[in-house]
Amino acid sequence: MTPKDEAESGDAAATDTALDYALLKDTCASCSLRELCVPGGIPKAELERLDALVAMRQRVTRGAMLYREGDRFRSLYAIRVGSFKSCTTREDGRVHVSGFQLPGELLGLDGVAFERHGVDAVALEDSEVCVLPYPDLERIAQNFPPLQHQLHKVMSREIVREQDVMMMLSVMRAEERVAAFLVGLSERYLRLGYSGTEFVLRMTREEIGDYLGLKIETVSRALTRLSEQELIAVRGKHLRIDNPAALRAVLGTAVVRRE
Amino acid sequence: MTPKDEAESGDAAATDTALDYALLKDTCASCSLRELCVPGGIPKAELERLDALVAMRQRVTRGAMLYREGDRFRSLYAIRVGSFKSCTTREDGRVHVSGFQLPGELLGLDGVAFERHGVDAVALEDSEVCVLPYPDLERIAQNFPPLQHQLHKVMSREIVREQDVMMMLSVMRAEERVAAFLVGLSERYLRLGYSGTEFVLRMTREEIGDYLGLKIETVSRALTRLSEQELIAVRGKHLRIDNPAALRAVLGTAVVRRE
DNA sequence: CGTAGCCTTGAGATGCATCAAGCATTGTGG
DNA sequence: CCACAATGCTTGATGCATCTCAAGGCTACG
Repeated sequence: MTPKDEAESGDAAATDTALDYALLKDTCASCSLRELCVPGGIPKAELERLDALVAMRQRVTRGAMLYREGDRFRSLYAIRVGSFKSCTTREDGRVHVSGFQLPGELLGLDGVAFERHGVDAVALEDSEVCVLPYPDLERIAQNFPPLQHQLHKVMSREIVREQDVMMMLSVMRAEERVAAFLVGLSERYLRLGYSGTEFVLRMTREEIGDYLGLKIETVSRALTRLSEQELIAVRGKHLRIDNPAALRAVLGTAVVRRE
Repeated sequence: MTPKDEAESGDAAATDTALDYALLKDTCASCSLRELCVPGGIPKAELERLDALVAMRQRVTRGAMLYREGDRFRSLYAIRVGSFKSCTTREDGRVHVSGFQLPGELLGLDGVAFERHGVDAVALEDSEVCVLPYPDLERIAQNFPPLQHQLHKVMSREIVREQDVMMMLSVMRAEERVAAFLVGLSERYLRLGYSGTEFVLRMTREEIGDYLGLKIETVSRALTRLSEQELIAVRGKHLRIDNPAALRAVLGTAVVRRE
């Protein structure tokens, strides 16, 4: 269920942070995530330009931060392996998770606006990202319209995704939110080539709650109720969707547009 | 309090829709909203390129839609005069307002992703927008790095704004949400050169509720409570902020990053 | 002046949060 | 390899914030 880990050799010199740099080079053209990532829709032959950009891989161990809220923005990050949450902590301690990111998805788009990251990016498991220095990306996009266009699409998709989340937070009740969350995850795993009906939740119930605007107990109860209705089966972090159609129907007729 | 309406002559032929096209030409360079809009940060002398793009103005009467969810995406729209809400209606009747837009702000960024608009754009009052045909915009940006960069910033800012809204929906209680909403509006009016402490709400209580994820009665009660605490004074749609610092303090120490 | 839409206020219902306890799973050190 | 601690998860009882339902008042506009 997890055809992860591609060949990896150098561990580079261990830094004293939890971040570990790998300078080895693979090409976007050869990447299995190509179609989902920034290069989506760009002819394979043209990808060398993009490859020139992706100078570096970076590993992030579970629980470590790729960047923090307020950090100077330098790069976007494409997830190769693993998963992340994007979150902010308010001074009163309340936490909000603005999204979970899976392989092929992009981190850091919010940083372009003010040249600072607006959220923390925390690895949910040992992960690896491609580093895309932003000034270089803009420069290359300048001379390469398809990349330009693709970049706009990726940003716009993030806007649409967030609109869907706002709608969810604004109009759905607890059980609907949890169902929407699971349906969304399912679609994304499917797109990645994994099973869409059986997968492992990389995040805790509490993180799900911080994403959905619910308390951990409420998330737990919603999962229990969905199980009782036999729409899903949960055992710890392992989740199986037994009745996809009915699960989707829980959302009312509403959306979960995509992403 | 409303230095609106610039010179306007031709009304063009009235269409049978509520939309009214004005082909008259003003320049971005001469527009008082310049700094807030797409051209922000672009030297005045260079604006001719952008002017070449803005081929058309369009009027939208109060209550009319500039575009609908599902419409084919062709253009972005910069608001010149008036205000809009962006919203979706679920089949079960529940409505979500994803944002309110004021002069100088951009409508339609969500359409880039899938070449369809994801929401309805409804004029809250008689309004006028600049039409920016998207393919042209991309083409010009291609050859004009500052515009390119500015466009990215505008999109990223929208992402950040939506993150702030999600946070609000997810962690704030009713009174905090309403306070955050008012603080946000205040800042935006201020930036437009209007008073930040006294303004007219262009939207109904219900629309505010659909934006904040609250019922109309709850919005009303929150406003009443904020009045009782003498942070604001409300009379119908007219609103005055009497104690900006205290109003901001209602949000906890949290954010309202900007818009 | 009258009507329609919008807003406010009250009373009662409900869904989620909170508080509290116990169980399960994971990881660690003996 | 086992025991135990720590963390995460579930479940129950209770309280509170917001929703729902209902009525009446205000404002704008024809």
